[in-house]
Amino acid sequence: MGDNRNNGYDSREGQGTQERILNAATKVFAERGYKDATTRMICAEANVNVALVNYYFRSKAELYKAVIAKLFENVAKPMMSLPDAVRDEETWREAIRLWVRRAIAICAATKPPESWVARLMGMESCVPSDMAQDIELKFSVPMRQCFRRLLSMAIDGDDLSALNLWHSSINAQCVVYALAKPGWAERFCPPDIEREQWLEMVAGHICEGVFARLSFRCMV
Amino acid sequence: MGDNRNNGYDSREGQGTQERILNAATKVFAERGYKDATTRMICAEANVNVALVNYYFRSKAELYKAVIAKLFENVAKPMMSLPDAVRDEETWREAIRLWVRRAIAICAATKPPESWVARLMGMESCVPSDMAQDIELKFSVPMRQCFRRLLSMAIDGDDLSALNLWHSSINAQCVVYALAKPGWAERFCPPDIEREQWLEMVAGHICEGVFARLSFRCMV
DNA sequence: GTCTATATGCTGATAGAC
DNA sequence: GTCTATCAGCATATAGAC
Repeated sequence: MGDNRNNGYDSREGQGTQERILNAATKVFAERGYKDATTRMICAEANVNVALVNYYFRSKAELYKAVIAKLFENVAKPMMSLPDAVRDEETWREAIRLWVRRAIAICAATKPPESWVARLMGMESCVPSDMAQDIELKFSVPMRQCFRRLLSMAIDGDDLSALNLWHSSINAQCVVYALAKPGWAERFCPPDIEREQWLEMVAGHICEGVFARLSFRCMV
Repeated sequence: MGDNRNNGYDSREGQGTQERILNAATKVFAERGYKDATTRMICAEANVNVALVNYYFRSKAELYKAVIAKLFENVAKPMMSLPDAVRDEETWREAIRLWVRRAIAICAATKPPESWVARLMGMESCVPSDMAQDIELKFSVPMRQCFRRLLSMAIDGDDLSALNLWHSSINAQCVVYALAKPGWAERFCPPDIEREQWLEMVAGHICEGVFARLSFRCMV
């Protein structure tokens, strides 16, 4: 441990065959999308015979589901507890800041495995595979509910319109980095500013827009 | 004329064979994406023999380019003249409002041909085809430059960071409707509000955020 | 111009030897 | 568990009859 692995997503060395296929599949699916990725590419990446995908996983579709399940497990969870830390205006603002920063960090990630999460999420949103509903239920819905809870602390829960307008607005400004492949960040980051710093400025700009018009009401 | 055609995009009746193929291709490419659309689907939609695609257009790729060229020509142009009408704070705000409203109307369109434009633009952004650069140059770049001009009237052109932050923020909130296929609008539109009205509220929310922090400086 | 028939290549999946 | 060989299906594209 401690070497330059992809957080346990190495697809070449060590590990059992099944795990090597899973890791290779994660990489290839994220790079090419479910439909465009082929079992042959995955097996080449894993250095494994083509017949073994169907031996270890029932089919290409099952392999894809396994990839999603493993990948999303460890990436999104740290965000889920953010609303619990809120007590007052100051801690609410901090939670919003952390959420936006983390969402952008994932969606605009350039290194695995976060970049794979972003890419898979983006492609499932734009060009859904047959497994889109699975993913929606396991990953997207819980994340949205969690963020809505955070917003509800500043917006009357009965005002569904205001809640949804803010939810949509903030969400859009974050996930657009995962949706637009050639790099939304690269398109707008000024040449004299480094990428990480730019993303920090974007998060700041989003939060300023929120804090200018919303403030903590009560915990929910 | 005057009947329920798709603004001249009928792929079944009248017209020459070449035009019928082009119109059918527009529909099928927009619904399935470049890669997933097949010449067989297009020919079935156009009621035409499979060999005729390669007779009239050199290849599937050339057909796609022809589709893009025709489609984007009439949809985006009305927006390009908006900055010319600006004279003062009031007209600048009106231009911003019109731009945002029109951008959302196109990106969140449910009826052809606007919905096809949105879908093709969204897919080219998220899962670019080999022709993405063509489209970028012919359509995206001019649109972005035009909107930047509008923003420059309220932000010092030397403050590239502020310009880009606002550009990215507003753009993201509009194009997300074209990028997220299952319907960003459907996800956030409250059940007691009709879709068109909701999109109007979204545009209003975006503009409020802008006008709260930006105002007209000078024409450029 | 329009058709049928076909060439060529890639896909996911599997049967059966080892 | 791992391999080779192969199947059936669909893709784009084209040759050649009419």
